[in-house]
Amino acid sequence: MTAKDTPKTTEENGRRMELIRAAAILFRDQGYERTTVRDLGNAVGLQSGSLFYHFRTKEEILVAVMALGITSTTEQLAQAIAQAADARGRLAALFQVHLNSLLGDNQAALEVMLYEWRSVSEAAKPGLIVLRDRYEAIWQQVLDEAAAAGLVKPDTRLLRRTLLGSLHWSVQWFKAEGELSVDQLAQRMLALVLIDQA
Amino acid sequence: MTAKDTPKTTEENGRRMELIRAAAILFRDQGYERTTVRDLGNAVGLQSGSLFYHFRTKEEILVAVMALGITSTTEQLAQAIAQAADARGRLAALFQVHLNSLLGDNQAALEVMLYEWRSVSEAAKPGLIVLRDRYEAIWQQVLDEAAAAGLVKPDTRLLRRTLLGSLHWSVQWFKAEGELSVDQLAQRMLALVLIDQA
DNA sequence: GTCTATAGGTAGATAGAC
DNA sequence: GTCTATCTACCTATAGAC
Repeated sequence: MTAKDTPKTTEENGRRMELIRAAAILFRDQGYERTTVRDLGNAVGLQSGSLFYHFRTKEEILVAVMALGITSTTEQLAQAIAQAADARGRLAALFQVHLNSLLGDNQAALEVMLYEWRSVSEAAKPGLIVLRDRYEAIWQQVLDEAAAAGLVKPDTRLLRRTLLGSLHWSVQWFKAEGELSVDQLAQRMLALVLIDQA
Repeated sequence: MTAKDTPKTTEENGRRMELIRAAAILFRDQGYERTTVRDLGNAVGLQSGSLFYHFRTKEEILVAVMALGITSTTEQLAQAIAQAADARGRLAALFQVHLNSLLGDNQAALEVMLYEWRSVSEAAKPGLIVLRDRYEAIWQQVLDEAAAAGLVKPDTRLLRRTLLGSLHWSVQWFKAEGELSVDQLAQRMLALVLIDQA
């Protein structure tokens, strides 16, 4: 047991966080099942056996990656929304934050959350679902407000689902070297969903 | 070697096709890596060793599943489009066919194509990409026509990508037992993308 | 905390009988 | 075509030294 008992997603344990970040990249690139504990050890300069001092199982690493991905995105979104001036600005923040989290240089973790769900044991799912629901609740709130302001169509529950699908899928085709920046992509995706004003 | 040399996606080899269909369901439910050749054998009443009479490797089965998913969806789409009366009808067919293929009782194969891409070897990817591009080319054509008719916004390349993402994501939340049928969902998704006529 | 060594299990694929 | 038997390889996780 180290200094503290609460292994939050924050700093405190540098080694642990280093491992989570390395795992995020490996899981995204190779998939969870194809990534061995030896791969994970190599990535941080440890022998495979040493990993099990920090995590009880390989799956615990996966869950930690996912939790990091969704919570850090949620935090960024909450912050961006708090700073936005109006409904339109809050709507734009949905796209801007989500895409930067997904496509930016910081996060492979969110992508793992999207594509490795099947590898999560039933026991670990509820905890992650709570985090995901919290994130989607923010989306719902902002979309409802935008619909009330006449910015988007009123079918906001389906809208939320289709938009999240659109954004998630962007990892499959977006190229960082392409002509479009992440922020530009966010703007154009926003434009597609806005109701044209007469 | 059996009767014919051309192992097309069509009938001809009943056993082979039976295996592909069973594999599609297992790969979708458990993931490709977690599905063992013993699982596959069980599903069709064969010992694991016997599979390798029909397929050289496990990956060959994965590729066959994906090829079936995308080609059969493409065929259905082409047919629906040929029968549609106008641009609006062809636009509706995109949603209707894709969702039925993805969520209907016939196909787990298309879902495997979407979620197991990382497990495909580099050698096998080009052949599948050709099939995927053929499908997306039809989409592009129909969307361009719809944009010209003023039905949807003119940013059709991005529109194609966002719509496909929206549709793909539906497998994550759509429940067959829910209040919404697949065809109703297709209609409401179409409504979200249509430009409101004054 | 990290190492070495390895237990214990299962994976994909092959060989040869039938 | 399918079976049985099995090879070889590699996996996650543990034990005990340092």
